[in-house]
Amino acid sequence: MLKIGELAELAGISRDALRFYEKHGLITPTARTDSGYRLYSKSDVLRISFILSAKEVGFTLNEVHQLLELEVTKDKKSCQDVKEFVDNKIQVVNQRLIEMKKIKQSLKTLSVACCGGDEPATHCTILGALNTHNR
Amino acid sequence: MLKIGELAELAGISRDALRFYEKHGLITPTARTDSGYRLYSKSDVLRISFILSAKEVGFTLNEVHQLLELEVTKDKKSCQDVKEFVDNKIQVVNQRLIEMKKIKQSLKTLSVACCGGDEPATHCTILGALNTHNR
DNA sequence: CTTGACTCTGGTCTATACTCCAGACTTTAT
DNA sequence: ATAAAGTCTGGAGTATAGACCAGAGTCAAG
Repeated sequence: MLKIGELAELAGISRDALRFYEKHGLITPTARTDSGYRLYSKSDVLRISFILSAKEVGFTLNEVHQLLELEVTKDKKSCQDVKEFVDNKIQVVNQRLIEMKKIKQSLKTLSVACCGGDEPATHCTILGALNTHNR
Repeated sequence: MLKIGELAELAGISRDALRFYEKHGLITPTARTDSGYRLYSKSDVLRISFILSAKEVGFTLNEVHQLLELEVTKDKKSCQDVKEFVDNKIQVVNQRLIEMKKIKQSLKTLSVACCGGDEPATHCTILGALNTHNR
């Protein structure tokens, strides 16, 4: 079991952030010491890592919270509910993937092709590069 | 030329957001009417669309601002500067692409495989699904 | 057994990215 | 010609995601 400082270091975030996530219901330490110190288990580590991943790709803590609460039990109702929410998130992710690839391509053009390459200088801004690849 | 309300509608954002972007130096309307109304041109539309894309994939307005200011002239100094900044951004984007694909996979598992599929119910949470594909 | 590092709760403060007025002017439609 | 809709500037307010601080308790080492 890890104390808050140890988990914070492991995850690369601050203790305050961990307490903040807890306050907002994203994670609860598996246990506490008699003196009240938070103790985090292996699965807490996994949970934090998911939270950070989801955050990184643009979900708000609120959305991450909703994702963490999702649970498909075998009845149809739960499945339908989850499907709706999740399919929507997948669309969002797909859209972001597309945007991301476009921007990455533009960045590459800017970094490589424009540096002494034979691209006309008018293309050597991010908008120019973007434009180039949109056509 | 578009008035602010028209561009706002086209871009799917608010007029206030447009004025906010302007205040922070991300965009300046190509012209103003005699009475002071903002007028946006075609290239302003492109610029806004870039701003929104970049925002969507996780850049802050400040970073977007920096991206928009980038310009490779043909001398080596400018190229080196840009290369450094941009290559760093490319790494960030690559990392996000990876995280995004992982999460997308988990979402899909949750939406499809767990809905009446034969996955054990323990996998039918986002963390379970994530776990499944990490192994 | 005390000193330094760590943790607790509760509270205030900050940056980012807007949103929402207010009061005045402009444009458009009838 | 007048009302409704749109725009202007300036300023206040809001949500998100923490950072930072105070005062008190806890733990580990010398």
